[in-house]
Parts: sequence; structure tokens; C-alpha cells
Amino acid sequence: MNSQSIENYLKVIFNQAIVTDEVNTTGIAQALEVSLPSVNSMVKKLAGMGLLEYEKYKPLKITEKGRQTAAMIIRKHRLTEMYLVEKMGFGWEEVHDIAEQLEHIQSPEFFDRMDELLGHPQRDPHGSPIPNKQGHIAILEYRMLSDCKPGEKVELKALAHTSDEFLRYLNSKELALGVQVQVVEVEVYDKNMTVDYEGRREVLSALVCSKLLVS
Amino acid sequence: MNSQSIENYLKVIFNQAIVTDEVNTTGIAQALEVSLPSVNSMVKKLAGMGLLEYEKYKPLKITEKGRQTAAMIIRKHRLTEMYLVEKMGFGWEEVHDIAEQLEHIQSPEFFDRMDELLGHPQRDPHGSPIPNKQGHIAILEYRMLSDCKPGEKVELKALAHTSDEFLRYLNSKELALGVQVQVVEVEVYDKNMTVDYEGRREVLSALVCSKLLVS
DNA sequence: TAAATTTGTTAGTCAATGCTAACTATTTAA
DNA sequence: TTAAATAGTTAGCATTGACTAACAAATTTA
Repeated sequence: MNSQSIENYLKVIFNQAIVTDEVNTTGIAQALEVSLPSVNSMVKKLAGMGLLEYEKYKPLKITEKGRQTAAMIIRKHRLTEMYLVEKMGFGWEEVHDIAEQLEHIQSPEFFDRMDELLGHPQRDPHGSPIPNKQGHIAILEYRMLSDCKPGEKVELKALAHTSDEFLRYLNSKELALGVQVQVVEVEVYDKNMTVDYEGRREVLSALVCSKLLVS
Repeated sequence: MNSQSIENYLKVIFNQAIVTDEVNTTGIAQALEVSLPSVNSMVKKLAGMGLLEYEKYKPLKITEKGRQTAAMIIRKHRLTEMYLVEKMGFGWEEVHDIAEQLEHIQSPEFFDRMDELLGHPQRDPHGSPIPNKQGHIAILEYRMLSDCKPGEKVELKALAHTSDEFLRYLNSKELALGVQVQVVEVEVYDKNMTVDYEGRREVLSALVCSKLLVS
């Protein structure tokens, strides 16, 4: 029954709450590209609905109910992304905008069917966990590739960033989830990493390596 | 760029324009379950956008641009219904409400992919034609079963009504598109029809028979 | 610690889309 | 052919979710 606006706010707040437990108004405004007063009034509304704890000039805290509600939206988003990639043949760089719209569809049956057809996947195409129907999210403890040492051989499991440009960059390097990567060398000066995978050798920047989650 | 409201109005107007070329305000209000003044103001807006011709107290006429725009929405709706039935295993009585939401998704790629995966279907699961990408709609000249004479053997091709209750009724009688139906007898008094199909004999009311389109 | 900066709030406005009440035009029927 | 009924319109208002301008609190920094 929540509007799309409410759902979008909640999703952003939830995602920020993962980083720091306490969320600030400005961050929400930036993420949603909306003015501060807009956030302020919506935050009051969400608090009135019991989804947030709000006190003037204090950082926001998401309630259990808010967390639960947000998890269900994220579940729909990530199931959709997985469905688009697995069943409809889209690339992982194409699915975000479509999922952003589909996540607001009100139809448990629709998403349950996706879930079934996919065999109850645990991760979306970018390696992010899909919350289960109870709103529980498996916490996956991956390391950043940038924290690995020369000689280590690891598998690319997830991405810490999923912008189109980054995904297209990874496509151009044929870096996909599941690829086995061996660290050859780390440049002391700029932390550039030379890595081997799939029979090729590439030099990856520290920025890129910090977005590649491995185990 | 059109809002969901605009799209819903346009779809209703288009559908009414198929029946009678000139559409009246009250019909729109009833179809959308909205007040007359709401329709009046939206109609002016649509006219301002060049989708309708509007003159005070005159019946409305949809423009070519309006027809085109509506056809694309109906294309998305019907492709979605077909996809849900063919690729996701839904029953024909379950898909309307989901398609009603999905038809507003803005992503040509998404619907093109459905279209491809379905092999460019010409009809939705209820036998209604799917407009092509140019907005052209194949006009299918079917007869009503109620117009058939005893002894005639025809195939169920489409439905003139697609409410959940009607579809569930057809399910209960195992009446599906493609079924070969033979007219056994027509009761003069109430036009009830006795028909044979799939090895069973059923008596169908005149109302039901007028909603069954055959050839 | 006082000034400057950043962050958050309030007040007032706007556009989209809905509504009711009151009115007018058109159509139907007595 | 006039009265009643129906259909369409206008005016004014409510709600949602956005905005700017102005201000207040909290934090940073000189």
C-alpha cells in the first residue's frame, strides 16, 4: 500500500543504515536527488508510519518494521535482476533500471514465481544477497581484492559497486563472477595490481580492486 | 513520459472508441471508477497534448496520435499477459492485475525481449490481438458461438469478456482457446446451447455463448 | 571559544490528480 | 413541447510529493 516514493526513500535509508547505523538527512537527499526539505517532510511521514525513529536534529534510525519493509523491496529488486539475467538474457549492466521499476509491482505471486523459476537464488547477478521472504539477509563476508597479497588465488564473488560504467568496464576485461583470479604483483607506489585470470594478465587500479569482492 | 494516470485514461478511451467511434465522459468515469469532474479535467489535458479532440458538450474523438499511444500501452499489456502465461506458468485468470501494473514499465528492451522470447505472438492468452510495434492491430473477424446453428463445428478462438469470474467459470468447464466445439441443440425459449467438446456435453447460457468467439 | 560552515527545519508554494457542490446543456419522455 | 432526467462543466478544495527562501541548530575550524 506504500507509494513508490515511500518505497524509494525506505530503500535508500535501509542501504545507508547498513553502512552506518545512524542515517542523516543529507545523505538521503543526495541519493534520491531531492531537496533537503523534501526529505525532512518524508522522514516525518515515515516516522509517523512507524518505519523510522525521528527526533529533531538527531540522526535517523530505521525501526525493525522499516528494515523488514525495505528488505522486501530489495528482495523484489534483486530477484528481478536475477530473473532478467537468467531467464531473459539481459546483461548485468542492463538490469538495474528495469528492476528499479519492477520492484514496485504489487503482486507476491509474481515474485514468488520468479523465485521458484530461479530455484530460490541466494544472490543477484552482482553477488548481492537476496533477502528471503522473512526479510532475513545472509551476510556474506567477502574480502576486497585490494586486500589480497601477491600469490593469492581467489574467486570473484560480488561487487561493491554496480554502476553501468563499472559493469561495462568489467565486461571489457571479461571479469565476471566466478572467475578465478591470481594476484601476481602489487605496485607499492599506487597499489595497482597485476592479476592473472582466464589465461590473461591485466593491471587493475586500486579503485577497481577495492570494488571486487572475493573469497 | 506520460503518467500512469494518463496511460490509464488513454487505454479506456481507446477501448471505448473501438465500440463506438465517439466516446462519452460518463463511460470513462465508470470504467476508471472516478468522478465526472476528474474525467473532465483529464480530458482537457489529453486534448491539450493532442491525444484527443475535445469540444464542450460534444462527444470525444481520439486522434491518430492518441490511438497510436494507446496501442503501445495495450501492446505492453497483452505481451505481458502472454509472457506470464507462456513463460511463467500463470493461469489466464491470474494475469490481468499483474499486466495492469507492468504495462506502465518504461523499457522498450524489456517488452522487446518478451516479444522475442514468445516468438512474436499475434494474440494474448484471451485471444485478443497484440498490436505490433507500429501500433497496428490485426482485426480478427470471429463469430459469437451464440450465432452458430446446431450441427456446426467451430473452434474457440477468443473471448469477448475476460473477467476473473468468467475465466474461472470457463476453467471449471475446461473450456480453453483451441477447443473444438460442436453445437448440438439450441433451446428456442432461452437460447441455451447444448454443446459437445473434448468428449463432454455441456449446456451453456446465451450470455456465455455470446462471449465465446469462434471460427 | 567565537566565527564559519554544514546540517536540519519551517513556512509557504506548486503541479498532478483526485474529490464534492452547484450549475448548465442536452436528451428523453410525459 | 415542456418537464424530468441525464450528461457535462465549473469552481473550489484536499492530498501527495516536490520546490525555494529563510532560519536555527550542530559541528568544525581558525
